[in-house]
Amino acid sequence: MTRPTYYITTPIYYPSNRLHIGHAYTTVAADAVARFKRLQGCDVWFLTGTDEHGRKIEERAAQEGKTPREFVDPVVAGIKELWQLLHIRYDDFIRTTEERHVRVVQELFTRVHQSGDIYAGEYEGWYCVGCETYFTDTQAKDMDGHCREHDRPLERLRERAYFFRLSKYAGRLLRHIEDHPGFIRPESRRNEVLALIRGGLEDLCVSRTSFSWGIPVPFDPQHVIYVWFDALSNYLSGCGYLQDETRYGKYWPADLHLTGKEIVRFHAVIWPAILMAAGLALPKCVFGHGWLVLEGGKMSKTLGNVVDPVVLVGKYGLDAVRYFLLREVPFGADGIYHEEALIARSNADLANDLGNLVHRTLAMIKRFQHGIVAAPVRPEAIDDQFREAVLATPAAVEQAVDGLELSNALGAIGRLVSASNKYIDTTAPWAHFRDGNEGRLATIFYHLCEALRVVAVLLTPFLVETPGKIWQCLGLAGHPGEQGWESLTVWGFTRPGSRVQEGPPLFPRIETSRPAEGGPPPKIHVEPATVEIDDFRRLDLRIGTIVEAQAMPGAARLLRLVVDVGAARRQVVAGIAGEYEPGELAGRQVVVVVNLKPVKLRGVESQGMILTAGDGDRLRLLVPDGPVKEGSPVS
RNA sequence: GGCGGCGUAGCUCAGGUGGUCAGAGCAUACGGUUCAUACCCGUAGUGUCGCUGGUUCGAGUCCAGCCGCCGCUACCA
Repeated sequence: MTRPTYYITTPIYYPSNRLHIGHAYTTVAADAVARFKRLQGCDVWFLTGTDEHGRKIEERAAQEGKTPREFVDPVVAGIKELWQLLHIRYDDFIRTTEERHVRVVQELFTRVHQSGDIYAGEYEGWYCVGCETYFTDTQAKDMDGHCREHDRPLERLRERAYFFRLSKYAGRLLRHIEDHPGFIRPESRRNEVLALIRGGLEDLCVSRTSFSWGIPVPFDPQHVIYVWFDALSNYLSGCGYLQDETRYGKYWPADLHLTGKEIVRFHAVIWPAILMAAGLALPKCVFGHGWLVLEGGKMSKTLGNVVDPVVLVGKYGLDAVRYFLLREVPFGADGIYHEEALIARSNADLANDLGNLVHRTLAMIKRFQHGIVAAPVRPEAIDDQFREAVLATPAAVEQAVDGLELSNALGAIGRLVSASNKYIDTTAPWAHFRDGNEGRLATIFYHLCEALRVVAVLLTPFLVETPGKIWQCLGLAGHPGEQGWESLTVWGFTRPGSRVQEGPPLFPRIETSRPAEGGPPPKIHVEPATVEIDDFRRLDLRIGTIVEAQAMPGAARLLRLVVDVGAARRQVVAGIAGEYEPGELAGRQVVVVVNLKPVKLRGVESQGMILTAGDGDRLRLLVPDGPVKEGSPVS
């Protein structure tokens, strides 16, 4: 009999920065699902990895005077360490720079090219050599065919590039999504994708010549294969495609691509279209989960309010963090992260309910029964009821996990924990101890041990340390993760006569020393993103004097300013119309970023940026404290 | 500005297709218990279900408008 297989993936992460709690969220969730499927006896392949090519890596490496490879290796090592810290049990870790992956990408690209769905096209537009960018016809017209920044005429350039016939697959894609309601989940994401496709798909440019850190197009090595083919196909190379046909045959198509909601469209539109073009089977499900949002704003690398999972684990312990991630937010929806909530969850669910349940049970067995679990005798109605609650729990958890409602899965386990606490209260073992009713005591504690046994096994996909501890406390042999699903469906695994072992509390309460009521919430511990002084020096900030200010027709928030910055006059479009009248601005000095790449705003070129400070309500110009000569540098 | 979503107890949120849908957990108060990590068990709540109209015998649940948030996007460079 062959076991069912289950192939689950996370996105591959871009190693240009350290990973934050958001990445951990996706990966911990995938790990939990993978562990659950293993518990159910599935033959699981859990893949994660890193997406290492592209311009950004190339630039970051250059900044540090390294080759891309030299830059990326230590970052990837750090990512692997993080997964180790979080006990992520992946089966394979794919790096897009690996030979096995390069081969797959080139083969896939060639194959789709040969079938005619990749064609050499031309990207044509007005090009400025200085900017290294193309401008559209209308942009070029607005600029009078001349780049102000570099003071040179735009050139009509054509560049060869390869395009993927994405448009051709719109119909098939639509049909597939309609015929397979579970293909994109949750449903809100599915609807978004449907709307996107119905809005029309354009062919996709799948090669670049503007950077070289990537996989060369095999039949045209001047070109580098762009991220779509490069990154998404890791799901194939990571399960043996073109290298281990047995493994590939076993696991592909993937059962679940777990992704953040922001990249669902790539996984649900581009990726399936590529697979169709290559004649390969489509994954069964793409699930886009929501985000963990920081209280008061989005987690953002540039804001530096990134929560470092390493710090959290050090402070609260791995299981508390994993529990919080999986329990706090309904998977699929966005959730707000704050450390207070983590503490509250840990104290209420883990310390008070679960930890205390284990502790009080063991203490009583030790005190009332010399630490020995005795054989039950004549269960009463209350015991039967409790037994049924215990045996019903695995199915509830299974149903939740199958629907990827991980929070509900933990909720179901939590309900069993509560039921156990209540069972203790209603059966009142201490009373039977006083009465010397040993049969009753034996029955009650046997039932409790069975409940804890089931809880321990059911927790193994979610928590990594606690289940083993409970197991040990119960005096059971082996590890709960090895018990198999069948062990959950039968009553009576606990052997009468086994000796329990009392240990320290599973989850000590986290004491918060915050003022009684209405105090400020504890500070979120964030690791500020630091920059080098050189990063700052890359900005050319100058003092300028506004010589002209005009409202812009049709643009409520924008003003067109002409600013004297010493060497020249700059036209700057600034979003301050709601705060300042054009008339009050002439003659005022401001701080201007003069080496900012020019950009068209509402058809008008902006050649810099005026610095302002805003608290959300008001926006004020940053001005020098006294007159300064135009063009003076700001440092 | 456009598109999408949301606004339900102090907090976080559940509430297919309109009629026990006014709920859960946490927090709070009170009671119980004493095996236990000041824990557990029970009870009690409070809510104009954002506002205003409308459809209906009847609307958190449908429609319109408004207000306020959020996301994406656009004119935040």
